[in-house]
Amino acid sequence: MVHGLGVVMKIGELSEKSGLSRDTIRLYEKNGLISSSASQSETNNYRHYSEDVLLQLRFVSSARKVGISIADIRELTEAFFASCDPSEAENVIVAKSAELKTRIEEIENVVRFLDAALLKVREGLGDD
Amino acid sequence: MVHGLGVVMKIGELSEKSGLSRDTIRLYEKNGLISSSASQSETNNYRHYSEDVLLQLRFVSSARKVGISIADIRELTEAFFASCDPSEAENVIVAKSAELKTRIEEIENVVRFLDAALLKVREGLGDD
DNA sequence: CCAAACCATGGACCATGGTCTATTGTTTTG
DNA sequence: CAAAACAATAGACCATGGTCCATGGTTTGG
Repeated sequence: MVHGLGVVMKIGELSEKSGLSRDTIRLYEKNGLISSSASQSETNNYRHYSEDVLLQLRFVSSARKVGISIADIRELTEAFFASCDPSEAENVIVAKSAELKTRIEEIENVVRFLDAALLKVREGLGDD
Repeated sequence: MVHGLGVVMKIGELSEKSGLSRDTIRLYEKNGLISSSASQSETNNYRHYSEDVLLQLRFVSSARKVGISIADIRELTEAFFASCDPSEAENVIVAKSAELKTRIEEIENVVRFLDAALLKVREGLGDD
Protein backbone atom coordinates (compact mmCIF):
# COMPACT_ATOMS: atom_id res chain seq x y z
CA MET A 1 0.00 0.00 0.00
CA VAL A 2 2.86 2.41 0.64
CA HIS A 3 2.59 4.01 -2.72
CA GLY A 4 4.21 6.69 -4.79
CA LEU A 5 5.46 8.44 -1.66
CA GLY A 6 8.89 8.62 -3.15
CA VAL A 7 11.73 6.52 -1.87
CA VAL A 8 11.59 3.52 -4.15
CA MET A 9 9.38 1.70 -6.61
CA LYS A 10 9.24 -1.61 -8.33
CA ILE A 11 9.56 -2.10 -12.02
CA GLY A 12 5.84 -1.97 -12.70
CA GLU A 13 5.48 1.50 -11.33
CA LEU A 14 8.60 2.67 -13.08
CA SER A 15 7.25 1.23 -16.29
CA GLU A 16 4.03 3.16 -15.94
CA LYS A 17 5.72 6.39 -15.05
CA SER A 18 8.34 6.18 -17.75
CA GLY A 19 6.16 4.80 -20.48
CA LEU A 20 8.68 2.07 -21.16
CA SER A 21 7.89 -1.61 -20.98
CA ARG A 22 9.24 -3.74 -18.15
CA ASP A 23 11.26 -5.64 -20.69
CA THR A 24 12.80 -2.51 -22.05
CA ILE A 25 13.67 -1.29 -18.59
CA ARG A 26 15.34 -4.58 -17.76
CA LEU A 27 17.18 -4.41 -21.06
CA TYR A 28 18.44 -0.95 -20.25
CA GLU A 29 19.49 -2.02 -16.81
CA LYS A 30 21.30 -5.05 -18.17
CA ASN A 31 23.17 -2.65 -20.42
CA GLY A 32 24.13 -0.40 -17.56
CA LEU A 33 21.92 2.55 -18.45
CA ILE A 34 20.26 2.54 -15.09
CA SER A 35 20.74 0.60 -11.91
CA SER A 36 18.50 -0.78 -9.27
CA SER A 37 19.16 -1.56 -5.66
CA ALA A 38 18.70 -5.25 -5.15
CA SER A 39 17.44 -5.37 -1.63
CA GLN A 40 19.53 -7.92 0.14
CA SER A 41 17.38 -7.71 3.24
CA GLU A 42 14.34 -9.06 1.46
CA THR A 43 13.33 -12.57 0.54
CA ASN A 44 12.77 -11.71 -3.10
CA ASN A 45 15.13 -10.33 -5.67
CA TYR A 46 12.84 -7.65 -7.02
CA ARG A 47 14.42 -4.56 -8.43
CA HIS A 48 13.94 -1.33 -6.53
CA TYR A 49 14.34 1.98 -8.25
CA SER A 50 14.75 5.42 -6.80
CA GLU A 51 13.03 8.48 -8.14
CA ASP A 52 16.29 9.51 -9.74
CA VAL A 53 16.09 6.52 -12.00
CA LEU A 54 12.92 7.91 -13.47
CA LEU A 55 14.79 11.03 -14.49
CA GLN A 56 17.64 9.04 -15.93
CA LEU A 57 15.15 6.94 -17.80
CA ARG A 58 13.56 10.00 -19.29
CA PHE A 59 16.93 11.03 -20.58
CA VAL A 60 17.63 7.58 -21.92
CA SER A 61 14.27 7.53 -23.56
CA SER A 62 14.70 10.80 -25.38
CA ALA A 63 18.24 9.90 -26.32
CA ARG A 64 17.02 6.65 -27.81
CA LYS A 65 14.23 8.41 -29.64
CA VAL A 66 16.84 10.58 -31.20
CA GLY A 67 18.84 7.62 -32.36
CA ILE A 68 21.68 7.51 -29.87
CA SER A 69 22.73 3.92 -29.42
CA ILE A 70 22.50 2.14 -26.12
CA ALA A 71 26.24 1.78 -26.05
CA ASP A 72 26.71 5.51 -26.47
CA ILE A 73 24.14 6.31 -23.84
CA ARG A 74 25.97 4.05 -21.46
CA GLU A 75 29.15 5.94 -22.14
CA LEU A 76 27.35 9.15 -21.38
CA THR A 77 25.69 8.01 -18.20
CA GLU A 78 28.96 6.56 -17.05
CA ALA A 79 30.45 9.94 -17.73
CA PHE A 80 27.79 11.64 -15.64
CA PHE A 81 28.61 9.50 -12.67
CA ALA A 82 32.29 9.26 -13.35
CA SER A 83 33.52 10.49 -10.03
CA CYS A 84 36.64 8.61 -11.07
CA ASP A 85 37.87 10.72 -13.94
CA PRO A 86 35.96 13.97 -14.50
CA SER A 87 38.12 15.24 -17.32
CA GLU A 88 37.58 12.03 -19.22
CA ALA A 89 33.88 12.44 -18.54
CA GLU A 90 34.03 15.93 -19.94
CA ASN A 91 35.59 14.62 -23.12
CA VAL A 92 32.88 12.07 -23.64
CA ILE A 93 30.12 14.59 -23.14
CA VAL A 94 31.70 17.24 -25.30
CA ALA A 95 32.27 14.73 -28.06
CA LYS A 96 28.72 13.50 -28.02
CA SER A 97 27.34 16.98 -27.88
CA ALA A 98 29.39 17.96 -30.91
CA GLU A 99 28.27 14.84 -32.72
CA LEU A 100 24.66 15.73 -32.09
CA LYS A 101 25.17 19.25 -33.32
CA THR A 102 26.62 17.84 -36.50
CA ARG A 103 23.65 15.57 -36.78
CA ILE A 104 21.33 18.53 -36.46
CA GLU A 105 23.05 20.13 -39.40
CA GLU A 106 22.73 16.97 -41.42
CA ILE A 107 19.05 16.82 -40.71
CA GLU A 108 18.72 20.46 -41.63
CA ASN A 109 20.28 19.63 -44.96
CA VAL A 110 17.76 16.91 -45.57
CA VAL A 111 14.97 19.25 -44.56
CA ARG A 112 16.23 21.85 -47.01
CA PHE A 113 16.29 19.22 -49.70
CA LEU A 114 12.73 18.22 -48.93
CA ASP A 115 11.53 21.78 -48.86
CA ALA A 116 13.13 22.38 -52.23
CA ALA A 117 11.48 19.26 -53.58
CA LEU A 118 8.24 20.57 -52.23
CA LEU A 119 8.53 23.71 -54.30
CA LYS A 120 9.02 21.68 -57.41
CA VAL A 121 6.04 19.52 -56.64
CA ARG A 122 3.96 22.64 -56.10
CA GLU A 123 5.12 24.13 -59.38
CA GLY A 124 3.80 21.07 -61.09
CA LEU A 125 0.59 21.52 -59.16
CA GLY A 126 0.23 25.08 -60.40
CA ASP A 127 -0.26 23.79 -63.93
CA ASP A 128 -3.77 22.64 -63.12
CA MET B 1 36.93 2.07 -72.28
CA VAL B 2 34.11 4.55 -72.76
CA HIS B 3 34.34 5.90 -69.31
CA GLY B 4 32.69 8.47 -67.09
CA LEU B 5 31.40 10.35 -70.11
CA GLY B 6 27.99 10.44 -68.56
CA VAL B 7 25.13 8.42 -69.93
CA VAL B 8 25.26 5.29 -67.82
CA MET B 9 27.48 3.32 -65.50
CA LYS B 10 27.62 -0.08 -63.98
CA ILE B 11 27.33 -0.77 -60.30
CA GLY B 12 31.05 -0.70 -59.66
CA GLU B 13 31.42 2.84 -60.85
CA LEU B 14 28.32 3.94 -58.99
CA SER B 15 29.69 2.31 -55.89
CA GLU B 16 32.93 4.22 -56.15
CA LYS B 17 31.24 7.52 -56.87
CA SER B 18 28.66 7.18 -54.13
CA GLY B 19 30.84 5.64 -51.50
CA LEU B 20 28.31 2.89 -50.93
CA SER B 21 29.07 -0.78 -51.33
CA ARG B 22 27.70 -2.74 -54.26
CA ASP B 23 25.69 -4.77 -51.81
CA THR B 24 24.16 -1.71 -50.26
CA ILE B 25 23.28 -0.30 -53.65
CA ARG B 26 21.59 -3.53 -54.64
CA LEU B 27 19.75 -3.51 -51.33
CA TYR B 28 18.52 0.00 -51.93
CA GLU B 29 17.45 -0.90 -55.42
CA LYS B 30 15.61 -3.97 -54.22
CA ASN B 31 13.78 -1.69 -51.83
CA GLY B 32 12.81 0.73 -54.55
CA LEU B 33 15.03 3.60 -53.51
CA ILE B 34 16.68 3.78 -56.89
CA SER B 35 16.16 2.00 -60.16
CA SER B 36 18.38 0.77 -62.91
CA SER B 37 17.68 0.20 -66.53
CA ALA B 38 18.09 -3.47 -67.25
CA SER B 39 19.27 -3.42 -70.82
CA GLN B 40 17.15 -5.89 -72.68
CA SER B 41 19.26 -5.54 -75.79
CA GLU B 42 22.30 -6.99 -74.12
CA THR B 43 23.29 -10.53 -73.39
CA ASN B 44 23.94 -9.87 -69.72
CA ASN B 45 21.66 -8.63 -67.02
CA TYR B 46 23.97 -6.02 -65.58
CA ARG B 47 22.43 -3.00 -63.98
CA HIS B 48 22.90 0.32 -65.70
CA TYR B 49 22.54 3.54 -63.80
CA SER B 50 22.15 7.06 -65.07
CA GLU B 51 23.90 10.04 -63.56
CA ASP B 52 20.66 11.01 -61.87
CA VAL B 53 20.85 7.89 -59.76
CA LEU B 54 24.05 9.18 -58.25
CA LEU B 55 22.21 12.25 -57.03
CA GLN B 56 19.36 10.19 -55.68
CA LEU B 57 21.84 7.98 -53.97
CA ARG B 58 23.46 10.94 -52.31
CA PHE B 59 20.11 11.91 -50.92
CA VAL B 60 19.40 8.40 -49.78
CA SER B 61 22.78 8.23 -48.17
CA SER B 62 22.37 11.38 -46.15
CA ALA B 63 18.83 10.46 -45.23
CA ARG B 64 20.03 7.11 -43.95
CA LYS B 65 22.85 8.73 -42.06
CA VAL B 66 20.26 10.84 -40.33
CA GLY B 67 18.25 7.80 -39.35
CA ILE B 68 15.40 7.87 -41.81
CA SER B 69 14.32 4.32 -42.47
CA ILE B 70 14.52 2.74 -45.88
CA ALA B 71 10.76 2.41 -45.93
CA ASP B 72 10.33 6.12 -45.29
CA ILE B 73 12.89 7.06 -47.89
CA ARG B 74 11.03 4.95 -50.38
CA GLU B 75 7.86 6.83 -49.59
CA LEU B 76 9.70 10.06 -50.16
CA THR B 77 11.34 9.10 -53.42
CA GLU B 78 8.04 7.75 -54.64
CA ALA B 79 6.59 11.11 -53.75
CA PHE B 80 9.25 12.91 -55.75
CA PHE B 81 8.41 10.95 -58.84
CA ALA B 82 4.73 10.74 -58.17
CA SER B 83 3.50 12.25 -61.38
CA CYS B 84 0.37 10.33 -60.51
CA ASP B 85 -0.85 12.27 -57.50
CA PRO B 86 1.11 15.44 -56.74
CA SER B 87 -1.03 16.56 -53.82
CA GLU B 88 -0.52 13.21 -52.15
CA ALA B 89 3.18 13.62 -52.82
CA GLU B 90 3.07 17.01 -51.20
CA ASN B 91 1.51 15.54 -48.09
CA VAL B 92 4.20 12.92 -47.73
CA ILE B 93 6.98 15.43 -48.10
CA VAL B 94 5.42 17.97 -45.78
CA ALA B 95 4.84 15.31 -43.17
CA LYS B 96 8.39 14.04 -43.29
CA SER B 97 9.79 17.52 -43.22
CA ALA B 98 7.75 18.33 -40.14
CA GLU B 99 8.85 15.10 -38.52
CA LEU B 100 12.46 15.99 -39.11
CA LYS B 101 11.99 19.44 -37.68
CA THR B 102 10.53 17.85 -34.57
CA ARG B 103 13.47 15.54 -34.43
CA ILE B 104 15.82 18.50 -34.58
CA GLU B 105 14.11 19.95 -31.55
CA GLU B 106 14.41 16.67 -29.72
CA ILE B 107 18.09 16.52 -30.45
CA GLU B 108 18.44 20.09 -29.31
CA ASN B 109 16.87 19.08 -26.02
CA VAL B 110 19.36 16.31 -25.58
CA VAL B 111 22.17 18.69 -26.44
CA ARG B 112 20.94 21.15 -23.84
CA PHE B 113 20.85 18.36 -21.32
CA LEU B 114 24.40 17.36 -22.15
CA ASP B 115 25.63 20.92 -21.99
CA ALA B 116 24.03 21.32 -18.60
CA ALA B 117 25.64 18.11 -17.44
CA LEU B 118 28.90 19.46 -18.69
CA LEU B 119 28.64 22.48 -16.44
CA LYS B 120 28.12 20.25 -13.45
CA VAL B 121 31.07 18.11 -14.35
CA ARG B 122 33.19 21.22 -14.67
CA GLU B 123 32.03 22.52 -11.31
CA GLY B 124 33.24 19.30 -9.80
CA LEU B 125 36.47 19.82 -11.64
CA GLY B 126 36.92 23.23 -10.10
CA ASP B 127 37.26 21.66 -6.68
CA ASP B 128 40.71 20.36 -7.52
C1' DC C 1 42.55 -17.65 -75.48
C1' DC C 2 42.49 -17.35 -70.82
C1' DA C 3 42.85 -15.35 -66.49
C1' DA C 4 41.39 -11.48 -63.86
C1' DA C 5 37.98 -8.49 -62.89
C1' DC C 6 33.32 -7.65 -62.87
C1' DC C 7 28.40 -8.69 -62.27
C1' DA C 8 24.07 -11.30 -60.58
C1' DT C 9 21.46 -13.98 -57.24
C1' DG C 10 20.21 -16.14 -53.12
C1' DG C 11 21.01 -17.23 -48.71
C1' DA C 12 23.68 -17.11 -44.62
C1' DC C 13 25.29 -14.22 -41.18
C1' DC C 14 25.75 -10.23 -37.95
C1' DA C 15 24.55 -6.43 -34.72
C1' DT C 16 21.08 -3.64 -32.65
C1' DG C 17 17.00 -2.95 -30.08
C1' DG C 18 13.18 -4.59 -28.64
C1' DT C 19 9.14 -7.94 -27.68
C1' DC C 20 7.14 -12.31 -26.22
C1' DT C 21 6.92 -16.74 -23.83
C1' DA C 22 7.57 -20.24 -20.42
C1' DT C 23 8.76 -21.26 -16.02
C1' DT C 24 9.13 -20.23 -11.40
C1' DG C 25 8.97 -17.50 -7.35
C1' DT C 26 6.63 -13.53 -4.40
C1' DT C 27 3.14 -10.48 -2.94
C1' DT C 28 -1.28 -8.84 -2.43
C1' DT C 29 -5.93 -9.03 -1.57
C1' DG C 30 -10.63 -10.70 -1.39
C1' DC D 1 -5.91 -19.63 2.18
C1' DA D 2 -6.06 -19.25 -2.64
C1' DA D 3 -6.26 -16.84 -6.81
C1' DA D 4 -4.67 -12.85 -9.13
C1' DA D 5 -1.20 -9.78 -9.94
C1' DC D 6 3.46 -8.95 -10.02
C1' DA D 7 8.39 -10.07 -10.47
C1' DA D 8 12.70 -12.65 -12.22
C1' DT D 9 15.30 -15.19 -15.74
C1' DA D 10 16.54 -17.25 -19.87
C1' DG D 11 15.87 -17.96 -24.38
C1' DA D 12 13.22 -17.60 -28.54
C1' DC D 13 11.66 -14.48 -31.76
C1' DC D 14 11.24 -10.31 -34.78
C1' DA D 15 12.46 -6.32 -37.77
C1' DT D 16 15.93 -3.43 -39.68
C1' DG D 17 20.02 -2.57 -42.23
C1' DG D 18 23.84 -4.22 -43.76
C1' DT D 19 27.81 -7.46 -44.98
C1' DC D 20 29.75 -11.75 -46.66
C1' DC D 21 29.89 -15.97 -49.28
C1' DA D 22 29.16 -19.44 -52.88
C1' DT D 23 28.01 -20.19 -57.35
C1' DG D 24 27.82 -19.08 -61.96
C1' DG D 25 27.68 -16.02 -65.92
C1' DT D 26 30.04 -11.86 -68.69
C1' DT D 27 33.63 -8.77 -70.05
C1' DT D 28 38.01 -7.22 -70.72
C1' DG D 29 42.86 -6.95 -71.51
C1' DG D 30 47.28 -8.88 -72.14
